[in-house]
Amino acid sequence: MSHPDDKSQQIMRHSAAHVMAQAVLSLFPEAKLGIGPAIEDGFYYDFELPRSLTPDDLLIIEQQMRQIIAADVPFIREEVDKQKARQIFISQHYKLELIDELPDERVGIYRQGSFVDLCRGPHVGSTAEIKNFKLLSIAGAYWRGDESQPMLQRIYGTAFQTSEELAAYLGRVEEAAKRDHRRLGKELDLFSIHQEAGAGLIHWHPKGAVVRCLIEDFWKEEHFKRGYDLVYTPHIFKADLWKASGHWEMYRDYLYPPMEMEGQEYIIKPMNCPGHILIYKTKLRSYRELPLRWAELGTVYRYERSGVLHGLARVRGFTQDDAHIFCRPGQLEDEVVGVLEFARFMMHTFGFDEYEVLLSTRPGKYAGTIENWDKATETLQEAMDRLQLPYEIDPGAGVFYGPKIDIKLKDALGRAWQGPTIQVDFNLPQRFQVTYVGEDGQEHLVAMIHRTVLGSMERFFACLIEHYGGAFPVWLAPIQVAIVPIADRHLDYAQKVAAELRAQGLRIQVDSRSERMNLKIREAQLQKIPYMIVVGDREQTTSTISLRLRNGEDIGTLSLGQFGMIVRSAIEAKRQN
RNA sequence: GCCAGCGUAGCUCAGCGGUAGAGCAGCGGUUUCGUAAACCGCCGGUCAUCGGUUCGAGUCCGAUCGCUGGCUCCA
Repeated sequence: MSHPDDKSQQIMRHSAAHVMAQAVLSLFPEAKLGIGPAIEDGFYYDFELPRSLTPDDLLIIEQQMRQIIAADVPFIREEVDKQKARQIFISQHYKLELIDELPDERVGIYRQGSFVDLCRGPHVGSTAEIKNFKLLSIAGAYWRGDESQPMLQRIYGTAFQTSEELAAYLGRVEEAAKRDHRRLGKELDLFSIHQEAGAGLIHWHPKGAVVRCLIEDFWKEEHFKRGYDLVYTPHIFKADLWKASGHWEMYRDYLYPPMEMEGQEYIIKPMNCPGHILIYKTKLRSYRELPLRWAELGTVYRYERSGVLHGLARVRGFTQDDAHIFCRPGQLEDEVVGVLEFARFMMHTFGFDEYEVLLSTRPGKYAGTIENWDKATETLQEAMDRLQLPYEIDPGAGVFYGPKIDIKLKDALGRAWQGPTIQVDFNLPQRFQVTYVGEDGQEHLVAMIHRTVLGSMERFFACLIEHYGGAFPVWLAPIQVAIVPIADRHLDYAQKVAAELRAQGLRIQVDSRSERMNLKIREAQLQKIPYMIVVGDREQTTSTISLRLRNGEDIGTLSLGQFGMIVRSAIEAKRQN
């Protein structure tokens, strides 16, 4: 979202970063400065410091910043030649590195008081223009984002034009934390992760499992509609197969180590594709039977580095909603269009109306020929153009075996996670000689697509939980109806109502505890159950129910028939209420 | 993997060198109640694990496991 204020806000945040650097330098004169840009929600600055910062340091730095701001120091721009710049930043080796790489002989510097920084600008006129800021967190960050470089200390902060905006932002962050899938996973009893079992390994509780099952059933149905077949492949393959596929060499860091059985090494699968290829190769394939679209909810295991694990969103064992399409090169574009439409349909069905589409192009290390890469990249672009799908290009971010299109979903805190992905593969057809017999009677290599339309069940569930804040639409809600008898004498009637609704295929919970109705409603509400049915003397004598929605709305008295219609229409339309 | 912070009852958290605490949940009672928390009582912890310092360690130090925020990575 572009705002007329965005530009000035960015400038102000960048200036705040400079003020922060000045404050840090006054507290640590020996500090070495990295870079300090404005970012989407604020700003940061990287420092090399004699000791680690603590949260208390942030308060002291903030205080120092307030003094600089109160002093109303003007920002002054100067242009100097590189020689002069090198003198100014003689004790700042990171800055010297930056100066060396600047293209022009003259470089911009900005001063405020005694502080000077290498900077293109622009900046606000004076430090006094920075009013509503807050330092947020400390983090480690490699110099230039390179693992082989020293790690600097990064301070994140944010700044806004008005105190209201700052308060609103901090409030939003707090609200977002309430939608965090890790928190809701516990509160709604959806899943758990256990130290005893291992990091990044998910245990789906009954309520989470129901949601997953519903997603999977829907997923299968939609695949059959679109001409896919289902396949199942094993969880472990011989190590030799992974050597043949190239994974052993390229992805060894992600593979769980081999286990030995009867003198053979086996590896738990990190991907499903080799299995599908083996099925393909069980007979000679004619061009007439292509495309073949084979889907599998395939559970894979990848040894992710410990620091990257994150709830359900980044795990070590997960189920991909995988499929491989084997087609003739000329069919590639239509197939890609088909997958894109499918993915778009899935996103829309699950309520994701905002997502990013990224086209990743050829990386430094790649398989296949440049011509093939260019052609496939073009095909992907044409497919997106045909659907008028706006996308951005992520240069060099393709996987080694081919270009890809990624669709990214955002979590509650605005972090983007890769969901659906469509990848063209030049490597495996070659390595495994995956061919078909063409019209000309000759063997040709197939064009192969790897794709998911959700991503993985785990990550998709994470995004789904956060997207709905745990209040799943009726068709997905683990419990659709909570029945609340007012007193124990209404239990029989409550059970009768429950039985009738269960017979209609609804997921019902009768709260039969000898508790007050208010408590039962509160808990059903906190569990985000879409419908609460209250039954007491009135309902019992008139054979009706009283309906309350999870948004607090009291619908009043209804017959069971009327209620059934409301629920069915919500389920069919996949609505919230 | 790297930097930093953190691991105390099922959950949320207090205690930070001197005999382990609260609320909620759970269990046992009492209450039978009209749209977001009735009341009383009880149970519950080798303070993540292992090792060290100390007369004495949730409390200090080290290692390991795990979590959190970043960085890097993400077929």
